[in-house]
Amino acid sequence: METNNTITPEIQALANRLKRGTSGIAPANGIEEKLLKFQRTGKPLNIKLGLDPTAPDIHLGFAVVLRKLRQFQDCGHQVIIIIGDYTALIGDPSGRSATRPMLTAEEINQNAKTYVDQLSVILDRDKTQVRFNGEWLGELDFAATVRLASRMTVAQVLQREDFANRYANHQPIGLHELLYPLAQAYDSVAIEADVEMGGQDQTFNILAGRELQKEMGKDQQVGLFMPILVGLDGVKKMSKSIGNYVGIRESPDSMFGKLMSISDTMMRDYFILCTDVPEEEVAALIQQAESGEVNPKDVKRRLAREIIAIYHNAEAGERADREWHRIHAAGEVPADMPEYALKDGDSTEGEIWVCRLLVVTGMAKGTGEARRLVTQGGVSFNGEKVADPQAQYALEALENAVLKVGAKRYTRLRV
RNA sequence: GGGGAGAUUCCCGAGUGGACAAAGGGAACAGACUGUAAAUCUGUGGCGUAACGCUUCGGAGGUUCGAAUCCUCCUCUCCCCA
Repeated sequence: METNNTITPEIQALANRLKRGTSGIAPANGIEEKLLKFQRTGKPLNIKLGLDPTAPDIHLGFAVVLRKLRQFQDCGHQVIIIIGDYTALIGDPSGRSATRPMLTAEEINQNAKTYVDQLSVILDRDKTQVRFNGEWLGELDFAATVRLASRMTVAQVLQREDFANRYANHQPIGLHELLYPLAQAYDSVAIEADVEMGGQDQTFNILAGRELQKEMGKDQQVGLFMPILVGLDGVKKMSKSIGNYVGIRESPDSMFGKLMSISDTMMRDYFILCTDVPEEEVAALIQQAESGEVNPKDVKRRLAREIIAIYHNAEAGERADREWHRIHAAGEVPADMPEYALKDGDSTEGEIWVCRLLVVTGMAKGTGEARRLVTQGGVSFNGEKVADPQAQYALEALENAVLKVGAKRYTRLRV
């Protein structure tokens, strides 16, 4: 090994910081090597992240990857966001087999703009470049596409978990979907990516990028994988469509409430992936929670405050904590809650039926559900449990009244 | 191109003429217990002021007193062979 290729303690320390929370790196010593390359050439590394131009929704799960990118930027590197306007023609085959609606150019542009807007909450805009992959994919003619496709085998593509599962379960797989990893791999070739970031579920795509770069005589990128942040339900990947997410622009109170509802076993991952609390400290906190030395609830409060401090500020975290205790320990009603202004058609002869009230406020999907909620004792009106599903309320009694369903859903009424 | 299997409620999956708004499981929701955690237990299960009411079982027609179940055509998927 040449002298200027030696991994100094400084480089190792930096690499270790960049590796925090990652679930995999391909190849294992890739980060160190790329850092050496940077040292040698002085040229910032190209850190790639590919995005689907679907409606942006930045939540903690997505932020895991973005925060990692930010770390690279802070070390002087260049982030290249690739908006997959062309790959959107295919639609990432991950997840369901339902065909995705085609997006128009305007929609894609609009979404891209929104993305950049939201990304800048976490990323350093000056070190973020946004490219559309139609720029190069759009240039490929059929012959070039075929040549490209010849570099990968069906067996390789079928290794990918999504495909393998769908194949095993007799689910349809469109031929064009097989091209997705290839198209994404070509992005890496086109921008000469040094590192490609992605969730664990992008493993195949990212490795395909490495393969293709090698095939085409380019420097191979390093794949840096982040674990998939499990959503609030504790089972599935955090995503907006499932609804098990915490949006990075949510109010402190909302974030706090949601974070307090995660299971204890998820705390460690959330600490590591969503906060900057040092790893040793996280380990200590978790250990204390597990041994019963500290009430796990208090560790979770800390977690919630840490996260709120990132997206709002520390003070907001404290406030949310106090508010949460006021509501849950003291049983008081929250300061903020959705409001519903009654409309003309909602009442009859100055009175409104509870079940109807639940339906119009959106707290129950239908009368049947509303009836059930009341019968089961899940509904209270101004703090008093509603026992009778036939109960009627006079309009005058409704102004400013608080309707509560279940443990945590409130609506304030307006007449 | 030939042969076979299939499409059921949020998901998986039973159901082959009436007892089916449709088994069972999962998810979800509510209650109890808690720390708005986990686990456990109980309850709910389309809509509907609830009614022997209305609309559901890929789509459109048909047979029948009666269809998720039978017939015809259509759409989509999977498997095997070529």
